[in-house]
Amino acid sequence: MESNVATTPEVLAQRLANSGLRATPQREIIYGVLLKKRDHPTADEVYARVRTDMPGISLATVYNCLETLVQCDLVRAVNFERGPTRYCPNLRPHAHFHDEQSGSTHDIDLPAEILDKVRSVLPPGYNAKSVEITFRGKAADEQKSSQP
Amino acid sequence: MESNVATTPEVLAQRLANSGLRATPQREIIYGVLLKKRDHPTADEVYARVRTDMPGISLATVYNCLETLVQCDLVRAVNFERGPTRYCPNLRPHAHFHDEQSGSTHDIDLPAEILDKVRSVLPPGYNAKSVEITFRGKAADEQKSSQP
DNA sequence: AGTGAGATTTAGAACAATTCCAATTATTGT
DNA sequence: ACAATAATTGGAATTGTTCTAAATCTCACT
Repeated sequence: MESNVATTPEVLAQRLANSGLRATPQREIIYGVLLKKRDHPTADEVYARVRTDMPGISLATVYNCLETLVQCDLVRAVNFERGPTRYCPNLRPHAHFHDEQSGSTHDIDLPAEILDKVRSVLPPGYNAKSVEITFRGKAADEQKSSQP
Repeated sequence: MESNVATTPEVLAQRLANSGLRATPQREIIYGVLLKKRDHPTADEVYARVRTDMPGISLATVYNCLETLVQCDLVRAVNFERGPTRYCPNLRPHAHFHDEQSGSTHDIDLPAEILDKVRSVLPPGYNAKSVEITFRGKAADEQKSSQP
């Protein structure tokens, strides 16, 4: 019953096919990159990572493929104010905590119970397809990276 | 005790002064525009509205003033995915409902109780300065505008 | 294996929103 | 009145993304 996550190229291919799309090396590598390091990279960052494996890929393709993965519901696009869009392969309902110090983003799982509570603030007639919750602040005890 | 909303130029001036800033005609008019029609206009839209009163104003100034008002906590900047930033003079805690059909945005008041519940999903160590909640979907019974 | 329709990728141009810059123009305190 | 500081301005520059048209690939069918 855990058909929500495509952890293998085969499952990815299946998911794409469901939407009438093809599995291509570019799409596979990009999806792989997102799964490998789940730090909510931007398109540019994905581009940089993908290029180590596939030096000839173009930035336009990275944008195209990311968009495709979002369309197939394999990836979520996340925006923080005016910054570049970030991409996230975590499909479970979750909020984002944006650490202003480090700029990093953490997934916070959202129990269905809380989601229901939040939806309950909507007056009748408001039909929400999606809810997005973003925290902004400081996460204590960040594993300090070695950059001075 | 309702010192949170500057409904008059004087109160605006006071709020600006608190941050060591001056009240200027541009700032007053822009803030007035936001109060007058609370439909979450973009900078461009604010620019257009302000120009009817002050034709010589520059777009750069509109951006500057909006940023200033945000800094003084008189206005909230709101972002929906990649769209232009929108501005909102409603300072009470509220979520936004973004109607995908009409593109319009509605404020949804957030009871403190709900906000607390939402904050409660944060693991210890996560210190959120702000929480943003955005709904996306279809609001029934939208007063249909006359565009065909 | 060959062919054609359609999907995909690509490089680069174009675009939208915003910020930056350096030069004026106001405003304030002395 | 005058210097110091703040604010505004037009235009150039930047950023992130989308568009475009051409090249390439893939698949189904012969």
